[in-house]
Amino acid sequence: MSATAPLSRSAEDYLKAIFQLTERADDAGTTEIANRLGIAPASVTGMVKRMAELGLVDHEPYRGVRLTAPGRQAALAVVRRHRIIETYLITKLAYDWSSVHDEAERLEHAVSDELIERMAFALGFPQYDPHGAPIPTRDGEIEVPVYVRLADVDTGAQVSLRQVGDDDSERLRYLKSLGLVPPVVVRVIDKQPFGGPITLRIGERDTKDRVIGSELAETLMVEPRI
Amino acid sequence: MSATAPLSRSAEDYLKAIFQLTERADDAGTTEIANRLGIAPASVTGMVKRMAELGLVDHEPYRGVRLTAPGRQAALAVVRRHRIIETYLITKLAYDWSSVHDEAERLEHAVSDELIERMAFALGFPQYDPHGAPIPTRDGEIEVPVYVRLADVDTGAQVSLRQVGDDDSERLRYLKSLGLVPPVVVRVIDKQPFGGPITLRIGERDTKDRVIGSELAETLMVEPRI
DNA sequence: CCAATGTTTTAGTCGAGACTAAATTTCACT
DNA sequence: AGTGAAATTTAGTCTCGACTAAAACATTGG
Repeated sequence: MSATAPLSRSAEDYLKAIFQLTERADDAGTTEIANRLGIAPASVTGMVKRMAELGLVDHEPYRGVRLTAPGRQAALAVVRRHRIIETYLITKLAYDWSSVHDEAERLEHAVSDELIERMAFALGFPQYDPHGAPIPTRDGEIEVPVYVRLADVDTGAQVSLRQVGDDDSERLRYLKSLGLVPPVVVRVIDKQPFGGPITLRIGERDTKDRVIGSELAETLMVEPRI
Repeated sequence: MSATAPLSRSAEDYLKAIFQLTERADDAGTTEIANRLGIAPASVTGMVKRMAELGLVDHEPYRGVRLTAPGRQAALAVVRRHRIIETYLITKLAYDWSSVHDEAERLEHAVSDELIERMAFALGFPQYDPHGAPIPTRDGEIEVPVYVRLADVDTGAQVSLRQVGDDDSERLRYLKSLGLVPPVVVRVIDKQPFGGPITLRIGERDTKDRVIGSELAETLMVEPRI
């Protein structure tokens, strides 16, 4: 039942999107999925139906979509491929971390398991990709570390930047220009209330403190320094 | 006119097939193309029509198909991608030369030009892939060396093996087991007439001469030793 | 408890790219 | 020149995965 026909590229994209949407929420709405994939909501309903036939998702009409166990496994395989590829391109082929996403997005549907394992081997079986995202293991385990948003850290605290989103190359370029690359250690120097900007210091003798908006700070996941 | 929409995977496969079929013959028949791609001849007619619309091929109904200049350029780009990928997988990821073909076949449609150039750079811009096939340059030049078939070499001659087909992994495994890997130098010890077997000696003190069938010898391209 | 609003599904369509069966063209040979 | 075989094209169908427009459902406010 599980050694089944290979999934289409589209189905893999759906799986990944649903996986990511249900990481926080309970289930994913069709419109959410549609937005993430850049297609019309009505198209999602049709595909979700086919995928429910295949036992990859549970679909409660009008209520939401969630992954079944096999669906989750398949999704994790795609996520693994994506993150191994990103790591490989950055460390072995000198890609910039702001530009790998699109390349990985295409390659993740074309590579074999063998190639992924060879890349993983060449990298020493990394557990995190360069954006700090955890890489699922070959047999579908993923360890989700508990981080906090930089926006929620108290003034004065020292934290280590652990994870940033990989999908917005503009933002990644900006972060890099500020030196905000995992696992950099920063201290929160100042925090203005009501969604105001946050002032950061990298190291202790940072000549020019960094000021970032709270919207950005909500997407930066950090770990408190003991 | 030339900075056109990206081609579909299928169209790229057609281009490559037509390119390879017209390397020797003048034009390619629809049945030939169909056989190479594993599809029905009738399906080829339809696709060829669409590609003629796009200016990629010339199609003389009932007579044959050949590439236009833009079609040839696009085909060479696909061939370049394929051969760079094969070379990369073998030299950087320890793939066996008998098993890379399928992987490259899928990847060639998914990689960006940037990735190909990064791979080529990492490899030192190779001119030949590990099967001895010439790699087209970035701007679509391909240098086709003149080799002769091992089957056509006179008894006693010493030749260097230059190129073998990359698409039959069984045959590649067999060739490797015989030590027949480019650019190995062999001497033709004996040649039976009427398509009989050919006896080869590798080096001068080969303890056990190799005997191969003439069908295989027709696919091995060699260069006479001066 | 009902109306407004937003979300989701249904219904019908489309293009790409494959298929089969039948019709057409070419070619080689008598 | 005519005929038969092989190659090719036409005609019609299918599936996948998208689309739009319209109908159905869910939810929230009054």
